[in-house]
Amino acid sequence: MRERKIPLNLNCGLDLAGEVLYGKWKIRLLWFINAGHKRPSELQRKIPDASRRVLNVQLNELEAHGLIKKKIFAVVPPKVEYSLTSFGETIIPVIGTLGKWADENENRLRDLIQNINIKQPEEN
Amino acid sequence: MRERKIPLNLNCGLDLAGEVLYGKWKIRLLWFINAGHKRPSELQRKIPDASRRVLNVQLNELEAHGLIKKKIFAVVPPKVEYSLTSFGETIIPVIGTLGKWADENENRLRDLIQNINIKQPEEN
DNA sequence: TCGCATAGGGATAAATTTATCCCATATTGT
DNA sequence: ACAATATGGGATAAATTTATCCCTATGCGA
Repeated sequence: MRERKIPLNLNCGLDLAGEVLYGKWKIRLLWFINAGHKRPSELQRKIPDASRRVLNVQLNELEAHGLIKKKIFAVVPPKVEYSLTSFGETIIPVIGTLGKWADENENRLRDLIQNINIKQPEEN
Repeated sequence: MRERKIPLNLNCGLDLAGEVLYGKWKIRLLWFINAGHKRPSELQRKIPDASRRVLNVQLNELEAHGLIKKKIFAVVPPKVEYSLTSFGETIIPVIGTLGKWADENENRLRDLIQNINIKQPEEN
């Protein structure tokens, strides 16, 4: 990884959580791996908006952070399977909670995000 | 806000959640506001690693996304108080879950993050 | 023999996010 | 007079993250 010019802030727990979960696709990757989509090509199909490259990068980071592990099969064409480590499994309920919140508020969120700069939301 | 060149991905709930929660300090801001630290200067003292500027920017975004509201008192020196909207309150348990996870795994996380590129963690 | 599937990663450009610096307001205390 | 307090935001630089492009490898099927 690149030499970091600005040191990470790792003061409180939330900093640490941020460090392993930030990344445009990481949460989704964990979620899908947990749901049984183990191969890179499957994940790519599940997340078509991400390029192959970024998924690799983020999978590598998740692996380096000990949330997922990688099994390489010595076959051709190549076959790789990711799975959660036992540590990685502990984060799944957290993601579940977040997803549940997002789903329950999907319409509202979509509205707020889309209408920024068009109108101020009523306070409440 | 700046014109965005690459459109946001807002397919699933998690994308939406990401859109309002991403930002280096947003989660902490929500947490502290909920804990009763309402004034910008208080928040700044609570999060000394962030510059005043960024906190303002992120507070503005949280407000635009309808998670917090701002009350300005017409006094000098200026006084401002933020508080959660009722919608903002609904995200607090989610942050709580994340924080709890992070605290429970603090040592492990700290270890993993610090030792990247020094050794590969044992699988498990 | 070409094309496809599968996986991985270097190099570099572009986009986005953060950081830094600076200025403004108006009152109270030194 | 001058510093400090409190809040806010413009302008611009720097850092970081994503996106793009391209190249590698090896069998299988058309």
